[in-house]
Amino acid sequence: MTTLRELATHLGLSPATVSRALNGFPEVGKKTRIRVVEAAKALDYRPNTSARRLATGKSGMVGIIFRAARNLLVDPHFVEYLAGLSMGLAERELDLILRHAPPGAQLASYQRLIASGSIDGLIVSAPEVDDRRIAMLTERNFPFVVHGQVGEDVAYGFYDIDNHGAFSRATELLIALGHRRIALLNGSAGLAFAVQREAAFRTTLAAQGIHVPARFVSHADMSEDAGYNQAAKWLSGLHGFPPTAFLCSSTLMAIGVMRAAGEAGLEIGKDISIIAHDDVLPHLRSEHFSTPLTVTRAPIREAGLCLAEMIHKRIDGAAPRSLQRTANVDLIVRSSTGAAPQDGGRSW
Amino acid sequence: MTTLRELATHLGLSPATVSRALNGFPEVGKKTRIRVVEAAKALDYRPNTSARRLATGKSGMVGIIFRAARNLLVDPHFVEYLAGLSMGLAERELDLILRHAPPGAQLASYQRLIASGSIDGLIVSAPEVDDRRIAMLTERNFPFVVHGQVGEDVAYGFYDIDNHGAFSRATELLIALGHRRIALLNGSAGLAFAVQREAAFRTTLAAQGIHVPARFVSHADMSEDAGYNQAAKWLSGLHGFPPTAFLCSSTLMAIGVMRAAGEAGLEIGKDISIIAHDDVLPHLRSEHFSTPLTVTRAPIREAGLCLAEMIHKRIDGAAPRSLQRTANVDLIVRSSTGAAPQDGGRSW
DNA sequence: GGTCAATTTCAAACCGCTTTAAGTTTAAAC
DNA sequence: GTTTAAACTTAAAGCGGTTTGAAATTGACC
Repeated sequence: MTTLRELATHLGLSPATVSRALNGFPEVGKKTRIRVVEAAKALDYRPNTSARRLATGKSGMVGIIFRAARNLLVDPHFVEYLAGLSMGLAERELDLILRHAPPGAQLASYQRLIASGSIDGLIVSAPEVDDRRIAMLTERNFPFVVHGQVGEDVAYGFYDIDNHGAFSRATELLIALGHRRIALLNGSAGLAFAVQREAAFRTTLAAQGIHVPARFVSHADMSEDAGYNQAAKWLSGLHGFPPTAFLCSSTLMAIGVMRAAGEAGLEIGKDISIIAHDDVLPHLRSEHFSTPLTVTRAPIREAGLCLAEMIHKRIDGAAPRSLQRTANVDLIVRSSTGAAPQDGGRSW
Repeated sequence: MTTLRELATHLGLSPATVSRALNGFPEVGKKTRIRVVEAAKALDYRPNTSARRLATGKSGMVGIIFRAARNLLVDPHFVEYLAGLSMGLAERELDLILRHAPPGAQLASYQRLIASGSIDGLIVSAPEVDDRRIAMLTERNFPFVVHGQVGEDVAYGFYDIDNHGAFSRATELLIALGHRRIALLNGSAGLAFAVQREAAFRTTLAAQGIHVPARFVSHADMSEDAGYNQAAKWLSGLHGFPPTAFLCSSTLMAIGVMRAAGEAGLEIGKDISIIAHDDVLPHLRSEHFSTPLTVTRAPIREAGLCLAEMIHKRIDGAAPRSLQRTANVDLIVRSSTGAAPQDGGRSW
């Protein structure tokens, strides 16, 4: 562990000069700089981050809070998102510090993390409609960016996909195929993206004069189980005519719907249609499902990469409003969607 | 941002006393301690981690390197593992710092992370048979624990599941069901766990006098795609009689095998049998597959929780050899396994 | 009351780096 | 040969904690 002081003594220079030389300050002569840089390399000198941090007030670290209950499932999308994030940060010589906090202790965790002075910025994920974390961070004027857009005109940086466009187009496709009883399997109520998706869904149907019964919109965590349970309930027909088309907030839910449909003896793409939003989980490709799935598609890894860039700029003082991006979503039609059954599916 | 000095002034004490009081040193009077602790709470004082770190040499952070190539898939098990790890660390007031490094730059990344002085310990994942990271860390005497056992008698802490027991029992089950042409879809060659599993597989078959053709052991990343491709190749029969049973290193691979079997018109649990190792991905439950899957089961989240405890003890000076654990694996029989077809499956 | 030890508190040094303000050289200009 | 600006270099003061060694206080005991 070579220290700056040792290096300076070794070179016959003062620590100040060495520090300047290594950090690219202009006041250092060219020959001196070269000499210093080479000696540093030769002695394998690495500045101690804690010391630098203490002196500069910058930590070179970005925080993210891992929200999960001890016995609850972790969103598998998170790892892809994290992959993007950590790659993007690594490119910028930033480190990610990942701290776990149970759902109940979120706000306190954010505050502790900030107060400990170990991070320069925060990534906020899965915002809710009136997100207290965002309110708190805004008030403290602590640098942060959000994965998800919460309102129309917000004062902070964010990355989001075009949820409205995606779900409008998906709904339009189903309508065009003749479907009239369309159900939405949405994410948990209160999450910003779920609200956006539901609004797009309702608006599009309303524009065509199609009524949406309340029971055709469900909220749940985005798991295979939740998809199965909800679809099985609908398909049982116990609560009225089942939907002929299912719009799922995630491919995982779609897998559950497919399982329920299979058990009900229904053919996907013929008896019923399914569209899901595909965040692109590379190990679970919607084009390879037993019936290839029609999806709205936007790789979640991109979100991580983009947010990494944004938080970097934000820490460097960029105006939050210059760091806002809404990404396009592709609609990819495969065989899980087809014309609505002739009899409206009432014969099952 | 209250500092220690401010707090001390506020209390009319010296920083030294306040520091001692908060850190539980015995030289501080009881009333003084209470007074200090309460004032700290009132002023919402949090010691600056960088400063503490610089003074103590301890950072309160544990590092993990996220190995992923830009365009490669990320192992979905990683998020579950990470969940366990970050929960376990949070309980012990440790933070996790997650740094990305491409496969080619692993060793250098580990070295940089250590040299920067920002972590007290490291978690090493997915060890290979002769792992250079382990060699390097051992040589530097830097605290670390490994997810996976590399040899019989090693000098560092590790957590692993009983790969040998799991794959022996799974193989035995298939033999007992009458299968003789059994294939192993293993993880990538060179990974310690893959070596263990293959050894168990071969030993068990050899003990029964069953020969394993080389083509019945494949190595690949553990994805649905890889499972599908390999199974499709075998089932095509172009390279000899196909296996009647498949032993998969992961449920993801099993999904691929099931897809290939479906396309070949084979009934799972009757025409062919499948067993997979299930690390328990909560969003993808093997009991809910179209044919419920027979599995060897060990939640990977446990690994994270246990390793968190181990690295904590290791940093506190525990002897590495006292931190070694091999966890039991359950064999859960469901309907994807059945008696080998009467004709040995030669009729397809 | 004086002594001695135990208890409690403090001043100051230190961790390793950055940065300000000031000092010293060097080169150019007069 | 000064004068002056430009180019380098440095000493020293932080950053916010911890810790050592010494001093001040307290109380028990003779």
